[in-house]
Amino acid sequence: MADLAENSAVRGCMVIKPYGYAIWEKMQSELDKMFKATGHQNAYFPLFVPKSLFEAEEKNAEGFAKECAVVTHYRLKTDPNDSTKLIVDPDAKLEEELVVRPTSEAIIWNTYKNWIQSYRDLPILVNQWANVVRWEMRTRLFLRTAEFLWQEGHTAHATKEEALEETRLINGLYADFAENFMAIPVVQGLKSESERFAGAEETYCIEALMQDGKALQAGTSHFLGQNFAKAFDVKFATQSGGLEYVWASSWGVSTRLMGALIMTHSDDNGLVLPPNLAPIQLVIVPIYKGLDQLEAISVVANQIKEELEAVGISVKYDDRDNFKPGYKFNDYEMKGVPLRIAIGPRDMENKVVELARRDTLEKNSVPLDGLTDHIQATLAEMQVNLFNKALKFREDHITEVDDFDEFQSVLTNKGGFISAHWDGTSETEEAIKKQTKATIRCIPLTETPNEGKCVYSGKSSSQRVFFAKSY
RNA sequence: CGGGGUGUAGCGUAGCCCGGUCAUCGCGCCUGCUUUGGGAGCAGGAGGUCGCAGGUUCGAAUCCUGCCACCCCGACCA
Repeated sequence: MADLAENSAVRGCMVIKPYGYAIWEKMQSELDKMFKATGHQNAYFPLFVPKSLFEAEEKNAEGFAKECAVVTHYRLKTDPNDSTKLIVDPDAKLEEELVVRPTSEAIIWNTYKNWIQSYRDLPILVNQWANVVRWEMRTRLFLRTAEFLWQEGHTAHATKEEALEETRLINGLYADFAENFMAIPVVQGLKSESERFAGAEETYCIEALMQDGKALQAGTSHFLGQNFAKAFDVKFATQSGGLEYVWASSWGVSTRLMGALIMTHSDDNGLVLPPNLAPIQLVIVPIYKGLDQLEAISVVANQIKEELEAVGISVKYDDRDNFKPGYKFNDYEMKGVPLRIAIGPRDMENKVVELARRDTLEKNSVPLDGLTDHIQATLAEMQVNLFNKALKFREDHITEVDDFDEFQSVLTNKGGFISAHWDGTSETEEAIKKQTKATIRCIPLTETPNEGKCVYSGKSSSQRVFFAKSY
């Protein structure tokens, strides 16, 4: 973790270090590819949202009001009582306060109003990479910071069906990304009404399970209905000559995914990175006595490096003389580098290298001949292995429960997702939350309807939902 | 905003009750030599407004008052 980010001098905000940011960049670039492949484009909207615009969609405003940073002044001046200090100039008060975006629906829909007149202007499929600010009471690195980086997609459609389809498409895309790129298994589902995004008709989500048994919302995709179109008066002329409100979706994933990555794969030796996300996929550590030996090893090491880089593997050759091999081994393990090659005199003689895997911590002697193929195959295998390992943990931590005492005991003793019947009311949901701190993480899409009795109220229920304690 | 706690070198800390060669130790950093197959050893060295501001005292890291910051537990949340 210390290699990735640290708390900053600013309350609740974090500094993402170069090594951590390199991982974020990999995630960005892959997601960006996926968005573009599904017809989306990037754009950028302002950081500041005039308060009146922010107010326009009531539910959205209400939902975020408690955590908004607000700009009220636009100038500082020297303190007349202390020339070394600056004070906010009371004469520079803004006519209208500016809200630092906690999310951009308001400013974007205010803009879309001008972009949309006809059905021919639709759909609008726009994404932005940005920072947002949510002034949380308590923050935690990567999981809940006052400022965080994310992407937010905001789409406009002519029909409800199309907007819904978009919402589901993106949720599926997020699940695909989490599982196949980050090796994090996720449950796709729908949020209950109380957990739904403020201003949404329906919120789809992907929920991941961390190693401590707590759930983490890893991404959300919202069907916004016509709420924002009505709030910002965005209508379009239909093909048949009518005038209708636009249908909308919005969706996002954030640097919280970095938190998910860390808490899904890490072990006692530090980070474990899936090969797809590792800034360094393989490190080469020379083992030598004297600089002559180092030189001879370096020839081989650099040759290996070149060959691997030629097939797109990122390699670091660490020939620093001021650290011993043991130190380097541990250092790269903590950093989560997937593969490590050690080359010493013995290996040189036998034309082999020692190859160590971060996921299993296995070490093997591998011949130089055919090394590149072997490494490519190993990296691919590790990517799958990490996913399967996390999937097994997740599957082992989904417990079907039909009795509230058992519900409580599973929650305290085992953790994970509890699959239980729920009567569908927010009263029951709230009561369970109060007593157990567990919330409905989602109504899984995969769950087939089956009749049962609510684990809490005993009233009839048509399907199981997933409860868990969450971050 | 409620309840608890902590501020001493880049990081982690001892000292505080009981004021006076007390600014301690470890990691890290710098120099040199020896090392290098799992976090190196020895020798030398640099680095501190003891959170900030007052007060008590001959004398304050230590006692008193005020302030600030951070952490943990709650309420809130991607």
